[in-house]
Amino acid sequence: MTKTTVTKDRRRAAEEIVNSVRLLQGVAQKQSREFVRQHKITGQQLGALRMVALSPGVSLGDLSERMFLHISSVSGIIDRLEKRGYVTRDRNGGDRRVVHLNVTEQGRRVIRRTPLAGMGLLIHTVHKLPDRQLRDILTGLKLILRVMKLDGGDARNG
Amino acid sequence: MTKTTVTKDRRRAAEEIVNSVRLLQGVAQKQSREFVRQHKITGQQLGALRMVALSPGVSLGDLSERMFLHISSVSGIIDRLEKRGYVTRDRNGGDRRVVHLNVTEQGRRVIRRTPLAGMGLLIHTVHKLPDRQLRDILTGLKLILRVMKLDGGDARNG
DNA sequence: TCACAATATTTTGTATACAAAGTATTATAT
DNA sequence: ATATAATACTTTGTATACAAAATATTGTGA
Repeated sequence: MTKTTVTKDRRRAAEEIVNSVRLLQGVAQKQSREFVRQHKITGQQLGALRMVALSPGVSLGDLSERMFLHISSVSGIIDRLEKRGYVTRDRNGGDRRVVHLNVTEQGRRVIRRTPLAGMGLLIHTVHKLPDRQLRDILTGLKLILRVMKLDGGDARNG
Repeated sequence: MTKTTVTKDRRRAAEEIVNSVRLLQGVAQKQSREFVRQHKITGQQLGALRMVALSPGVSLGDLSERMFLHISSVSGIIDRLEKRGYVTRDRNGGDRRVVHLNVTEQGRRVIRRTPLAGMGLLIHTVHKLPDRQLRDILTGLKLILRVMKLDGGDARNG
């Protein structure tokens, strides 16, 4: 095999990778929108609702850590859930700075009748894969992660 | 090896995958914010600016297709670039519905002095990987993609 | 106790993303 | 020629995400 051929293969592979990442983002977004249309609730809102259901009385700060999101983001998500009557905010614990979250009966109904979305769905899906595929995916992801971390700082040239 | 051990390995791998995806999102977002802090322009704005620079006079619709974004999203991004004096909108072509975009001298300066970000950076990075890693990443990505597409519709159970 | 630091949330401002509605312009059908 | 359809874009409304500033409450040191 000539050097030129190898170079071409590399280029093609690199382009496919970048394209796959784009596709991945696109697919995820499209499915998210479809989910919203069907179930009248967003994936993030449902994820928050489920987490509150699993930890009644959880604080906003704790919830934000579990969701890997900024507190102010979660505050907004809870706003919308509260407005729709799915969760309640209580400030009657010992520390009155803390907001305690709870799911209403209506919120519980939503959880019962709505399938998984986002990360929850990914976990569900991934669990069903055969070993060989699990390993391949994991290897690839870790490589991307390492590469992104290393190269995040700089990379001159336009 | 017992069946139990295999099951444990599978569970661990699945959890690692999901966690990696989360980390990937986190790393990408964190780097994006850091980039904005350092260069006073967002990755999307810079990406759009570069694309316009490569295709002077491009229409908004064409640009949105190349960026895999909705026209209204790109319209907003161009708004901000225009406000900062980096691009111009012209409606003086034959068809006056069409907006033609161009980069100003000031915009060109920004491109020159700002390193790659987002997808551009990813392409740059991926090109430098050894063959074996390219293949692993690609295999993993394609699997995830296929799985997500298939399982996107439904997946009952809370 | 009282000023001041620390903590937990909320609010405000910016950017992104999309859909749907609105506007302007061009093409088409009768 | 003129109503109507199609096209290109802008505007508006909703959701997400973060940072920074503001608010309220609790803890601490002197």
